[in-house]
Amino acid sequence: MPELPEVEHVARQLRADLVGRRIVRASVFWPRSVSGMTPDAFEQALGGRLVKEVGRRGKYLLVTLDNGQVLVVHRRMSGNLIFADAQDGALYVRVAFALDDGRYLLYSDPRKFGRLMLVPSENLADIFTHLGPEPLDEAFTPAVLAKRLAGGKRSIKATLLDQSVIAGVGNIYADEALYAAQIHPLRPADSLDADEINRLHAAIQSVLEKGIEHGGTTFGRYRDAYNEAGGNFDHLVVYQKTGQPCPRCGTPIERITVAQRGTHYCPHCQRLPEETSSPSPYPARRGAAGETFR
DNA sequence: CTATAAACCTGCTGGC
DNA sequence: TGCCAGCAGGTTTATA
Repeated sequence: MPELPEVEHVARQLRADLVGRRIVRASVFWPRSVSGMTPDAFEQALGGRLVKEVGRRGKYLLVTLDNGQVLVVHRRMSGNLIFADAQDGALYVRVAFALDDGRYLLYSDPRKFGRLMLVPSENLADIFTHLGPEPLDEAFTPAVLAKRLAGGKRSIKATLLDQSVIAGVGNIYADEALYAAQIHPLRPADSLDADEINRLHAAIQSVLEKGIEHGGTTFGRYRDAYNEAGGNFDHLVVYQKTGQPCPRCGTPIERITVAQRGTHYCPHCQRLPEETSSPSPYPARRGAAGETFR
């Protein structure tokens, strides 16, 4: 479920509302939601801890505690962290944290794929060795992206989903970024020219920033810390929009499978070299999508 | 390296 | 209405 924007949105909410709170008690209801230690040890280690700060790395949420330990949360496909007034204040609660103000922070996860772990802050770097750069950092420049894509034989879509190439991009924002940059998802990563890499770099940052701005993308079960859906779905152009007209040219959005993932794109605006000359029955409709032109 | 499939899990949707 | 196939925001591991 959550990609970088969804994790970042919740991280900001927790930074404002969880920092300074004390975890009175932790309760694990699904043992496999905790990794790296027994549920008992996890509950013992968290009980009584004060929350010092909240951060994010890629799709990982980081809650730093007053004993130098960091609660690391990866929500995978269906996990949510939700404030509630009761321990059973949400469905599918796998772990509950009772807070010192009477509320609960609930880890809800219907599919049980997500994982919580407790890591000493000095060991944090060790568990993130597989992660590539943060796409919204200033250090992430077009040159960095170019270097990361160089020599890559895989499709650009599969490459963007690889967390060791860029941290935090998932299926929604990969499709949206490739659409915005007008690059076909099956293009080999090392076949992009400098202009395409520049466009892709700008597109990645822009779709992620827009996602954060709108509180993340909800088309299924993603909810933020206050159990609210994100508003970004209405701002998506291709993801889960199969059959709907491309706002740029009117061609219906198509869905294919790339790297075992549903992949959405405009066959007219995002073409493979072999089909650059194939005509589209849909005439360009400049200005049709709210673009300004005179 | 790359590519593919399977595994981990449950729920929802669409077609018949 | 009911059942079944297919699909879902992710990652890891095994196999070719």
